[in-house]
Amino acid sequence: MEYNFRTIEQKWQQHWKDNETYKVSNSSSKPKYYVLDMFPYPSGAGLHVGHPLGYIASDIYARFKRLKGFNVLHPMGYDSFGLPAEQYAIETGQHPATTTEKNIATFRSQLDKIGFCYDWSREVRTSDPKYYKWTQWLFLQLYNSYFCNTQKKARPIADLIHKYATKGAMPKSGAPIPGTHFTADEWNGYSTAQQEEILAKRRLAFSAYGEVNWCEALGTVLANDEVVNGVSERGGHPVEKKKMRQWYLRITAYADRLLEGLDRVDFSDAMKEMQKNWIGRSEGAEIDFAIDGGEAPTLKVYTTRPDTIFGVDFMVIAPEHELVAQITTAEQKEEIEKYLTYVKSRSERERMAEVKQITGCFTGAYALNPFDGRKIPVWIAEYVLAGYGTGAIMAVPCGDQRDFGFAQHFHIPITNIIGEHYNGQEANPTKEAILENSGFLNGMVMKDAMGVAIDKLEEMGIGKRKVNYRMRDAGFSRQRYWGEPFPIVWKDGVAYPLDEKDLPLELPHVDTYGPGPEGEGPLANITDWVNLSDLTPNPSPKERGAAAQTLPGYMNSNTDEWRATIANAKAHRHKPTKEEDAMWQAVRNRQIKNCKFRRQHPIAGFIPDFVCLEQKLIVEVDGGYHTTEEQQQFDEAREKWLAENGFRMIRFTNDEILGQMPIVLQKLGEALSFGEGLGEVNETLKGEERQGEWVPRRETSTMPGYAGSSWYFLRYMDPQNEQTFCDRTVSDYWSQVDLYVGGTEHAVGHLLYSRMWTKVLYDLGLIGFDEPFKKLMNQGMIQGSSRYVYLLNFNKNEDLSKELQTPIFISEGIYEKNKNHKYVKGTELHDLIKEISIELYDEISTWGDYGFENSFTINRIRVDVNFVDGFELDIEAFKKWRVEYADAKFLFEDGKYICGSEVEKMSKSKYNTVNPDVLVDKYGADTFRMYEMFLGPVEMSKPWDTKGIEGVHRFLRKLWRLFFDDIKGKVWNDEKATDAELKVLHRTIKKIEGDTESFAFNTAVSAFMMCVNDLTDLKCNKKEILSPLLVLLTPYAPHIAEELWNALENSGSVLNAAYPVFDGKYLVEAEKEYPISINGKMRTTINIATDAEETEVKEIVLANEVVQKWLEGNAPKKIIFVKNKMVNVVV
RNA sequence: GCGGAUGUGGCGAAAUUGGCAGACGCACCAGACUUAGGAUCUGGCGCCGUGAGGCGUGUAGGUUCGACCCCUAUCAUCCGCACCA
Repeated sequence: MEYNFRTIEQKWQQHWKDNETYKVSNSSSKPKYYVLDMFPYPSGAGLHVGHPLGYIASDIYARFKRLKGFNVLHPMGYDSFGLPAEQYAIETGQHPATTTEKNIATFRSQLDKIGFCYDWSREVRTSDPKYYKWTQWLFLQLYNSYFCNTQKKARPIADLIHKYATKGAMPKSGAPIPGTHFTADEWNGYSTAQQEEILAKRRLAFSAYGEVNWCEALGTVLANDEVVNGVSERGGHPVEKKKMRQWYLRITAYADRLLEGLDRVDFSDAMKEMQKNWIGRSEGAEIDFAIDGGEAPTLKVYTTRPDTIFGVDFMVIAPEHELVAQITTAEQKEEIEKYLTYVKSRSERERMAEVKQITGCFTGAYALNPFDGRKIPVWIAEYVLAGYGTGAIMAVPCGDQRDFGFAQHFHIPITNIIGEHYNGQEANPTKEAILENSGFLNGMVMKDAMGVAIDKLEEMGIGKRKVNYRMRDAGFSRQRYWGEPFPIVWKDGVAYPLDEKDLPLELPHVDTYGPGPEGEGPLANITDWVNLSDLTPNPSPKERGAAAQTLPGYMNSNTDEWRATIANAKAHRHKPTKEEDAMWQAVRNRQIKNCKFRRQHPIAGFIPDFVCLEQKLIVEVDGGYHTTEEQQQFDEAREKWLAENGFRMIRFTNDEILGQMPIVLQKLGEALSFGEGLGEVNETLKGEERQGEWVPRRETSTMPGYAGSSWYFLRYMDPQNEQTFCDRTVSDYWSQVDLYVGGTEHAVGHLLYSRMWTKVLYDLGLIGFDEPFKKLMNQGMIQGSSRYVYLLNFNKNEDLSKELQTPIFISEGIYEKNKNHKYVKGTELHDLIKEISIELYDEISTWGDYGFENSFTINRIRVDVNFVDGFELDIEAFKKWRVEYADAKFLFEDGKYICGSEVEKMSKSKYNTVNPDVLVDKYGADTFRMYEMFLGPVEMSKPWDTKGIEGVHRFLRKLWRLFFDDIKGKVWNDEKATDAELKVLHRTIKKIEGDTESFAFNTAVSAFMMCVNDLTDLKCNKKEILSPLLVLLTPYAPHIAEELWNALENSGSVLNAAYPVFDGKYLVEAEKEYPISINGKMRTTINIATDAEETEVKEIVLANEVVQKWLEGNAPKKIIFVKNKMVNVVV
């Protein structure tokens, strides 16, 4: 009877399915254990051998815990919303829902083959309305909550509103700041829009107008962690900064708690470190420096080193800093403007690529050192970021390398405050130096001086302690289709949440996936869905355009003329400037009835930046395009024509747009027939006064990929609940995820977001724990091991006759020996060619070794690893794969074609992926599972190598033969086990249990092999030994274990068997083979009774002839005896 | 530059508290069985050396009776962050 893994595995997989063996109950007398895998994004490429590594590890652990008597929750699902499906839809026209469904089916069948113990009745899909109903609901919880700075936790926004309405928001001391502080009466007098504007500053999910990472190619904004080196993480498209209205999660409010929580979870140091770096907490001080000359306000800087204040030689502020214009002196104005132009011209990517370049410009202004009155020049420079701290720094060149470089570059004198610690060659950021040249801080050690300096600054009222974070609030909206729609309706410029009973807000079906107008997502194209039907619909474009219908050169002109005009105008459209974008952002969302702004809409061949046809109002933003005389004449002609035809024009400068948007909106509003401003601050509107003028509109962006994954571990607990996202009693039972397994790539994205959501839910009392994952295990990446063939190219190829142009591939060894040669003649290669073509050899022999560069080159071509056995190429398979090489000739070494190799990321495009299905078909799931574990420690990255899988397969067959012989059939028996056999068993129990518990699955597999080898040697086929061994094996190789368990006539499933209990008595030995070292070097071993005492052992050791030989008749200097370990004789 | 991790045979790796370095497996070599072998079994397998023996865990030191393991310095590779004041 042979080990027929195909039949066995199929049989048991079906059996487990039919019997719902892996179904888990939410109530049990057993202790609970929650093992979770990071759920996959179902990509079209399917699984490769790298994906299941973590799943196998967690599956083993889940099964192990089950055998050890736990009620184990081990679910699986799909993170099925996301960009790739949508990109694919754009390319192929297939609906994301369709491709996602298909991909999930592929994943599922691949997963099923490996024999995982998931409870599939709990499957979740983030793109399922039944699931995202609760994602939307949770978003509303975030929207309806704020972070209370006193209690350091989330609370309902209603509490805050109540406080504002009854007590207002007044400062504890000092004068109230307009815009920040208000009384209850003032609050109650505010319009909804005004109140909302204030509340948006506190909500945990809020919308704001700010700088975002805009990716033109993807047509969406991205979160900071989705941007890598200035390009998008997915696809590698350029990313630029853009001002847009976006939704955000206030994750910064949780910065400290996210840091603190790391102390209470079992994550790797690397993982914790990554999160800490991302949060980037730093402690320091904000210091106000007066500007020399008086009028200007103070310059606020942030520093972590207030102790170095006497070493400040200059100030640097960000080019975007609001004070730049104000403090720049007349004589420096030109220089500064030149520099600002330069800065603006540089893309994010250029800045990143040229970090080392030192640039900057002096403003002409001086700040004053508050302690010694020293005049400090104020510079602007790119290296100071507007978004961090106060956007201004005090530069201490003797202590900071960047400041040092800057000072050197611009020849700014450097003050030394740290004596000999500063060598004049480079900065020294020490905190240990004793301060000099530092006024009242002289003689103090720097780290002690920090506190003293801050105290003094606080006392003087010009500084205070301040903690800063590098982390920003997380962008939460995407201009995409395939994501959760926001349960939000915009009305009168105010975001209104949907009622809970209206959830889920389902994603409407679309047929095209192109972006909506002007940076909006595809949803904006579905007007039926976007504009709410029970309210006045927006006029159609035709109606809106009616006002312009009678214009000469417009729609009433004859068709051909109109078309030509339009074509000409369209051809001259320009890429909008940053300012125009900002303007557009400001007007486009104002769905003002009978007043819609169009952008670069042609009118009689002119292209105004913006036009409202209904009101015949043109808005021009000065982009600086009209510089030539010709253009100016054109402008004049245009204005004349427009004026004659009843158009009015209003112009804004770029500076107005960027710096004074409220004023712009005010002016714009006045220019419209309403005669009022469009709003007060930014784009917040006087909603109530405008009531009826605005069309309610759904939010058209969708939530990002991490929305659904931030809470999925909770839904698994209670997946079918239609009343709530997860019943509190259920989440109290399952509580935290005990073991979370996944890759490191989610270190700062998903893991931070889900930790934050968990904390919010905890604060709101919806769950009972505030860290989602108790222990995190990161599986290593399985890299691909790519294979190459070497194609020989003769530069004189065209001179060769056709039949001599056959492609020639040379084996790796030949390549290595010849790759550095330029000329074939005289090389080993030359001689080898004789073997495959005497004609070619003769031809080459006629070539001189002069007259042309390089008579040959060698191309490396990737070859599919599946055609390579180790390093040896399967020539026939290769020829079939690349038909253009069907006639190719091969130069062998030792009769084989050996490929070159390189370790790199596993990916389809590199032809180095290995599909688990192939291996499962060939060796079976059990072999595959054990081999993946046997490769090495799970958390380590390693290249995949299929070769070794044979060894594991042989092991399973050898195990099988302990039960059944190919010829004799059944060989297992009911005989009584011997001590030696019991010793093997219990040694194995101990090892397997310990290794499994500590995730050392690779050594556990070794232990199984040793055990089977030993039992084979002992000719042990006894059920007494084999039965417990099968239980040990179940987590690793569940199919064969179940089959043999049943073959042994055991009752029930091995999955429900009791885990064997280790008994140390079987391992007790009377004698031990002691290693005997001479001077620490092992020379021999001696069998000595384990209970022998030191004196006795010493006697035995000294009597040993090997020891005698090494002693050469001398007495030993010393004898070290460690009981049950070793003996060391020092000579 | 900062932070984290890893360096051990031809290869993947093991060594649980400082105590026999290389378990287990791959590859390879020799042999047995066989019509055959990409099946199975037996033996060998760190390097140098015929041998005794010497050397050996990235490199250089140190602590120790004894170091892959602890300490110091240094090099290399991988991962993460990167003008964060």
